[in-house]
Amino acid sequence: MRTSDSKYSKCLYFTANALARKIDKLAQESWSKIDLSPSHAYLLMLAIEEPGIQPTGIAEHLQLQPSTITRLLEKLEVKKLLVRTTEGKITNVYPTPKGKELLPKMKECVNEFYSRYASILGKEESARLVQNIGKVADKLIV
Amino acid sequence: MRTSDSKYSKCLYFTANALARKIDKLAQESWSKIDLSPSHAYLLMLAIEEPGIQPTGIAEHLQLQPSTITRLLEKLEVKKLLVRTTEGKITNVYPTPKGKELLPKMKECVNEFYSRYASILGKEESARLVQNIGKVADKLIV
DNA sequence: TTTAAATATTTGTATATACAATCATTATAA
DNA sequence: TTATAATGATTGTATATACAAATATTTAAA
Repeated sequence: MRTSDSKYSKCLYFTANALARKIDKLAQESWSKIDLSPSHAYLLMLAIEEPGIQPTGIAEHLQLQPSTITRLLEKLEVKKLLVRTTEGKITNVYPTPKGKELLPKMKECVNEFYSRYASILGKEESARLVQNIGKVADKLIV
Repeated sequence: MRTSDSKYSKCLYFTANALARKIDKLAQESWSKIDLSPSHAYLLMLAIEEPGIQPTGIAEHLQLQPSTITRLLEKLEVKKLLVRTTEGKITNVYPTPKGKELLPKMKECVNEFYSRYASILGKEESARLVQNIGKVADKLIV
């Protein structure tokens, strides 16, 4: 059944979640070649781009709760893709060489994901959609 | 940080998930007065509207996996809000009187949720958004 | 200077959801 | 008619995420 044929197609709760689940699936497929979930991969890319970034900063960029970031970091640290150093109350996150090595492959995954959804939705429409969704999300500061 | 200020504001994976999480939070608040999550509430409303509906049908309407529906049903059954009857391989789901009693309150929650996001996003914009998202989700049949 | 408040991170626990496997039943094909 | 495939639902297990509480540290106030 299509989302818009469901009894709840006019409910934002429903449609927004359905969309997110579908996109999530698409993303997971795109990232399956490296053994990381999209969230883990985005975190790692962020740490490569801004070495030393702190969990709080990561949480803001990824718009996830700090506790969630801790959990993501744990896994990436076990995989030896990044390290945390703690001084006082602040923690800095750095990619390891092994983590940095992964960057080209991760970029491939990003591109694959982008072209997948662009090929389904059209290039303009997907760009518009992303912008639109972002703007709406901004208003929903809770 | 606003969604559109994040480093990943141009990634659909990221924005769609951020939006869904924010809407989820709004919905949960709207539903907090009855002791049900939005998903549970929507399932119960569906069972009231279509008594005897089967898990597969519920899964289609809610666009969730059958196993997820089983889990939701378990909880609603424990709360005595609905019952399952099984004959052969098919299961029918019926609301209990206690479940039906909840309907007016659930409708209030729906309305509260709608007016919350309409007041934030504007009435037209939210309607347009819902439709837009639904259309996009349709294309992403995976 | 000592106390209180704020900040950064982590931990314990809970939730929603999914996938893969399983079980039971019904339908189909040989 | 029997063997095989398809269907409907459930179970076991795993994941991402969050909230609330705890811990540790730094800052501000008395």
